[in-house]
Amino acid sequence: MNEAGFTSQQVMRITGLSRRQLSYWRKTELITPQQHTPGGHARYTFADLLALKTAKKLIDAGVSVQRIRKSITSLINFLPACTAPLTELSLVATGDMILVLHRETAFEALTGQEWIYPVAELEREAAQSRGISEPEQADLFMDSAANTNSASTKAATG
Amino acid sequence: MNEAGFTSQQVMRITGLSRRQLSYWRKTELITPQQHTPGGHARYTFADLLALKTAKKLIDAGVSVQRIRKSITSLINFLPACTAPLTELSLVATGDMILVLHRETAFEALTGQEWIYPVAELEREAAQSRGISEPEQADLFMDSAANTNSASTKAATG
DNA sequence: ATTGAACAAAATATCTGATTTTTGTCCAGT
DNA sequence: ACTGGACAAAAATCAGATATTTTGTTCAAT
Repeated sequence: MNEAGFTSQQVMRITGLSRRQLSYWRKTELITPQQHTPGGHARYTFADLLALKTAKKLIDAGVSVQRIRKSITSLINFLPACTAPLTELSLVATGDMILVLHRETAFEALTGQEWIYPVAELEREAAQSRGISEPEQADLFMDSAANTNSASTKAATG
Repeated sequence: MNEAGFTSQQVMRITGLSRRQLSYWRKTELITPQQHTPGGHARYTFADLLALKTAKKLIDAGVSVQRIRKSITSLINFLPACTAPLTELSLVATGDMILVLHRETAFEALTGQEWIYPVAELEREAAQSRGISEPEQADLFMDSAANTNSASTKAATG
């Protein structure tokens, strides 16, 4: 039976990764099998499979192996409670980037920079402002802008 | 009154953009005022304000003006029904990229490449596979992998 | 008062060649 | 049958030089 885990051969078939890739990733410690046979042969666990399959999907999305490595490192930094980002996190990826969906927010795996939702806000603002006179509409946008207040705006426009 | 729209001065205060930026964007046709006074002075509409404010937010998120330009161009390509991406779409941005949330999917503004949600699927697969024997677990991952079937897998492992 | 033009500084992007990483293939050892 | 090692091809990254874009500032014109 498979109590000792999956062999490289099985992992190859299951994930679509090559023997060379598994070998290299083992050597460079990207994803290493958690168990081994007495003879020293690799035995991958189910958790290993999840990580490998995730890595494969990221690669298929155009993410380089180097980027995956760096992302894992920085994610373990950003989220100390997370020791296995590839199996624990919700990731979204395209060639240039890996995005992490974490609670209600999103952030970039490498830099940790948060992503913003500008238009979502704008749509709310716009909806609120329908049918309001323009000086008052303008007030709705005054959040991040300069140090002018409603009065001065009205004075300037009236 | 403001029936002719917002003046550049007002737009500056409201959006936090500089006169130079508005001027340059007008000249290079990034965002142009939809109206003008008889004397040739710019009068921005409320829709212009929305676009300008969105552009400002993207810039604050670290997106370069060039990237905004290219994104607008390609989005109009990808979504022919969309003529004003900055006011019509839900965008998510960080320095390197603009992501478009469109219906249930997400794609990158510049390339149109779709983003994948690998771990989300994996979590479902993993949840389904709890308590199932390993050869059968392995079958759950056979979607994108090679041309082996359940029988051969079982034969190889049993 | 507000605009446009001109010049220069700052910020971005592009290109190219060198370096590193990753993978395939073949061969030998267990 | 499976593994590791060696070599070369392919892919990705990096560093530096160049070009391009964007912005601030100043000044003249309406």
